[in-house]
Amino acid sequence: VPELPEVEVVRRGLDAHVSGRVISEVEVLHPRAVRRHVPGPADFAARLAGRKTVTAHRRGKYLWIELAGPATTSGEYVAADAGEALLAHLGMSGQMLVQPAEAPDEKHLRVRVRFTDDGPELRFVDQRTFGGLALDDVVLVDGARLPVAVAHIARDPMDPEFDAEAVVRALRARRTGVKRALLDQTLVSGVGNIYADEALWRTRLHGERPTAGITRAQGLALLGHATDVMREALAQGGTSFDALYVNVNGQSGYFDRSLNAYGQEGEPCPRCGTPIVREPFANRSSFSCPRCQKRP
DNA sequence: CTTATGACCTGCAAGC
DNA sequence: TGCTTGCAGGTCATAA
Repeated sequence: VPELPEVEVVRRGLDAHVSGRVISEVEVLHPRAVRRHVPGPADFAARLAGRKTVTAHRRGKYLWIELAGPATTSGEYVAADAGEALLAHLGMSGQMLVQPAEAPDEKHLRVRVRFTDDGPELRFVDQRTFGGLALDDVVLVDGARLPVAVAHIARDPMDPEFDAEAVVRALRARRTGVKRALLDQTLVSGVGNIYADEALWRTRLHGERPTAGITRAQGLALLGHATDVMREALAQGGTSFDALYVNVNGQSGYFDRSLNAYGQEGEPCPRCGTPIVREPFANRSSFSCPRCQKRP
């Protein structure tokens, strides 16, 4: 469920259906799904059992559920100072599903989390296994509480402390194409291939335009459009072309109907009517209007 | 330090 | 019908 809006849809679902519950048992069905948890699958499962979930958070495309401190002998859950979190990244095909225990296992079910109540279980399903879960320490980074593995990820445009001016300054200091910069999660997070192409189309910029030649105004416009398009997508439940990208209830979003450039090869540009072209980009594809977005 | 490239996976659709 | 190729919304380690 990859880019920011889709991950945010999942975060909201987790907050609604998982927060405040106590984990009873964790089952790792595919070790690769917890490869980022260095001590291994057995440690991952053992240390999560008995922990209480607090709140679901997100930065860029990473999401995590903060955990209360371990229960004391009297059964109290104490908020830990530093704390730990159940960290998730969906990669290219990961799903977090809230399912009744009796629902049949999904073909690509990788991790199952059961709870002490009678409620539904949490399932991590991931066809391509680029995503994964980990139990990670939470630390303070630049005023934000983040899992260690997220410390290097820049603030995303939905973050109240996102500093667009600073991002544009950093962008202009780069020596690469503007699309590459937009996809660099250490510069600005949450933007992926779809919303990069959509933001570039709205700004009338070709992705290969050198960052050094981008004016401050163009940079701010680009970030503004990236923010707008992701907000609009979120309001429609995210973008999905197929059943691979769904919310915790397995439902797809509708933003694919609103795409102007991404995946629209051969379709007329909604602005000028020129057919949208597809070009190879970093083992993937870029979509743009050859008339509105002149190649440098 | 920055930047570019391939590796990591499975499954689907299109072309022969 | 089968086979091959290309493609998919991401990130990371490594090399230059």
